[in-house]
Amino acid sequence: MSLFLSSYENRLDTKGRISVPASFRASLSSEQFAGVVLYRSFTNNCIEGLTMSRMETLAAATDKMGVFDGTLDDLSAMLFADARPLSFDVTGRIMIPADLLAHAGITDRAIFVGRGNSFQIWNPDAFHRAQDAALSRLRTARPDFKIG
Amino acid sequence: MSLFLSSYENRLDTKGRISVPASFRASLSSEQFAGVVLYRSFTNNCIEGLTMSRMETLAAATDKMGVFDGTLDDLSAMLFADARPLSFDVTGRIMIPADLLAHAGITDRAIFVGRGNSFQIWNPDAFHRAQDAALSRLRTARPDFKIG
DNA sequence: CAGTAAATCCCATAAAATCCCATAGCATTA
DNA sequence: TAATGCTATGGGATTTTATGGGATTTACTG
Repeated sequence: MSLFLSSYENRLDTKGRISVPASFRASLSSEQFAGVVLYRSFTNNCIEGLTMSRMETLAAATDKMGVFDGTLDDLSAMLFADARPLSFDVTGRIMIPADLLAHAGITDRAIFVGRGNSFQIWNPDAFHRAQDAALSRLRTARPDFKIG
Repeated sequence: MSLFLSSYENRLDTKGRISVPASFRASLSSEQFAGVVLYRSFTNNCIEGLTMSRMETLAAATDKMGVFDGTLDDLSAMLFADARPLSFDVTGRIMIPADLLAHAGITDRAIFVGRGNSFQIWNPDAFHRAQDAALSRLRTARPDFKIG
């Protein structure tokens, strides 16, 4: 699977549909399931997005863990119960369920944010605030951090 | 992958396209993805350039870390969200997105600067100023630079 | 079952990105 | 010197993309 990179701000139309960025769809082109899996982020006011095959990888990973691990149990319970498979229409749009939109505070615009092997969907303003905060945390924690 | 070396100043045409130096393209010829990944430098007013395979290495590294690792979260948030995969056209040009150009103060000309395993894209004048400044810092500091 | 709301299919369109071809300059070679 | 090939650049033509909206189908509700 190719990576989810960059950020794309798109609009929700009057019917609540929104285009998944073409480059994200390209990252999904080899998938069996023509669509994405969304769930509410545990850590942010945003929506997490995965491919179906990655969802299956996660299921396999939780199987490997202990049956009596309480935290993990909570985690996978949340994840699988909350996950929504959404298939694309002909033009590559999805309809994001209302409770996910509410969780992320999205009304008329949303930004799709690449995260490598996954992606997120944010209210654009909230995302930019979170990015700014992340940058200052990084500068404080590791003033000389380098990539690669 | 062979190294990115030397500097090349090229023009942006009216459509915003610019040729990636042929020698840089040669350094990328063994890559799966025929193009580059650009993002805004965290430390300078310039654009950083990487290969896609380097991005994939980073994505694999983030997978190995815990889901709730804060610092890593910030770092990958910054990088994956900002990274733009740009593929070459037939003649080896790319279109640099407007926000990256703005970050680097590039309008009609840009200089591609080799950095070994990566490269940078600068406004030519800004680059030459930064080079001069770097040179005088080196003359003052005389850092102890060892090979191997 | 009927009536209503919601979802999906289908087509249209403007802007943007990409493809394709052409050319000028330079360097190398016969 | 003429021929060749590659590089950077220019611009017209085509395709893709995001978005809008009417029409049809599906799902829910009382």
